[in-house]
Amino acid sequence: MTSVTNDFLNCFLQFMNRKGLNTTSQRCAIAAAFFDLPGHHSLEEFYQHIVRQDPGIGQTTVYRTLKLLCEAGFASEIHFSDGIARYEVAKPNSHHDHIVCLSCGKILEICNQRIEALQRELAASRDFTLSGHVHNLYGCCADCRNGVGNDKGRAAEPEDLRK
Amino acid sequence: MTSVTNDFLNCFLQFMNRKGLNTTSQRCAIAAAFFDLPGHHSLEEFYQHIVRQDPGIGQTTVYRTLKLLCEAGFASEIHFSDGIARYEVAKPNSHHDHIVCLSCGKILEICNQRIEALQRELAASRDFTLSGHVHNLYGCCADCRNGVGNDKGRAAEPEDLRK
DNA sequence: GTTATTGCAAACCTTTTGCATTGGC
DNA sequence: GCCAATGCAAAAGGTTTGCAATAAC
Repeated sequence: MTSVTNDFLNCFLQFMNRKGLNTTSQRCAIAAAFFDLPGHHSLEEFYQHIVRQDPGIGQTTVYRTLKLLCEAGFASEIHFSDGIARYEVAKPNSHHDHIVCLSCGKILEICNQRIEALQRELAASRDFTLSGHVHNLYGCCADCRNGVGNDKGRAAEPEDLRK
Repeated sequence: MTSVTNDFLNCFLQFMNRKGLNTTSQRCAIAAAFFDLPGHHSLEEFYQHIVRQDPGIGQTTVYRTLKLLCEAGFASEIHFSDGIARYEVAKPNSHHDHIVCLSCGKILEICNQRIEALQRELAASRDFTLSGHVHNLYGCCADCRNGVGNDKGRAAEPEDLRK
């Protein structure tokens, strides 16, 4: 476990204390795996990963703990175009923008201050108070375009977890 | 039916002819309703709207015709944060960007050439061939902020969209 | 001991498909 | 008449919930 994971985990423990929630071994294992696993994964993917090192755990608990992590502000639920919810670590200054390769499922993070500024402008011009945004670009990465891609078909299988 | 609807409908009839598909009364009724109904609606919403004026129609046919309209390039499937697919008329120069009010569900279209340009730049810098994008801003409209809103309670809970 | 949590199983909801019937051509 | 299209019903697949057993405190 990295020290960053450990820091996040401590914050989550504090959150549970503040809320009067029990700190169970399952919640700790799930949160640790969540913080330790980079990328954007579905409930099923997290469950498959966690159950490998902790076979007694239930999918429902993973589901509920991910929701809890969202509620605590440590996780964000994101939706790409396939309708499956994915979860990622909500870094304080992250902008949750992505480029998704529709051929191999690769997901890259993008961040552009000028776009952020234009978003704020647009929201202001419509008199909206902005609370969030989703910004995903879809296309084909260089590897897939050149036939180097691993044509797995989108939506990662369990093996993809460490991409 | 507006003349624009009629134009779209004719194009769709041509598409069906080209593809050798039968032009059935159901397909025409569904396509007409689709072109005539402004906004972004789910399968269920279209079905409810269409079945009102044509009670014999089946949800499956609405589903399949919407897919057909997508295939023909007349419709686009869009995903907001609640995981339900919505369909909208794919106008040739539309950019499919939206501002969504999380309180009343109001959806406004937005379009910004500078953001489009920045998207192309970003994709190029990652060596991606861009085929599409999703860009939605979430927040609270002026009406809802001032308590005038009609609190329909559409879509996502706050934690879905945390930024 | 009391109350929260777990995890199985089942419900739920949207999307998709199988198949016998209907209808366009 | 032939084959595509329809629509019922049910499957599929992800998400959510009820509840008895279990574990935290």
